[in-house]
Amino acid sequence: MACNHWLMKTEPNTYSIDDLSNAKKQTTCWEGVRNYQARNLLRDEIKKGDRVLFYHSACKEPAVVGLAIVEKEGYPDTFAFDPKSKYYDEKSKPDQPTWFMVDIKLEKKFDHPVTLSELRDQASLKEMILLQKGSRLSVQPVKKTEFDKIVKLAAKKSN
DNA sequence: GCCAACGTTGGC
DNA sequence: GCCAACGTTGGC
Repeated sequence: MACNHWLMKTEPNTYSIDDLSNAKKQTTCWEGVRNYQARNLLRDEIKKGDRVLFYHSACKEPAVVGLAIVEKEGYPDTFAFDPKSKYYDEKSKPDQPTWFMVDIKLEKKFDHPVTLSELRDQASLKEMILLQKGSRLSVQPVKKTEFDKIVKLAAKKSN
């Protein structure tokens, strides 16, 4: 089965692509998603081997900064069980977890990130969820054509 | 820092 | 079930 494509947002102040690059095995769990629509994707849709656009949000220059691959499919977000975690949710129980996460592994950090404004310049990317007004979904599906286009834009900038 | 848009909460 | 109030996201 063909892999699917996703975009995951992170605030670089909290967790950046350099953090992922420096992580053990360049792999991390993607904890802390507390939105039901995104949860459903993490729990049900995102599969091992799927490809991910790694996006920096709420920063000086919002951009797709690299690529990652799903290493481990949806499993309970254990941070929700830890009262000391900022992601603690008393309503989520280990025997019936509310929140889920996946593990992702760095595939490539772009030499030249593809900025939000560059994405907006592309007619072929007009339908991306990321670019829709008011869209704030932190884990979102991306079409293969969109994914490939963005990879191509990043490669082009390296020339 | 501002503020529009969105999601959640909770009173009724 | 409605909807106002509130908290959060995230571009600018």
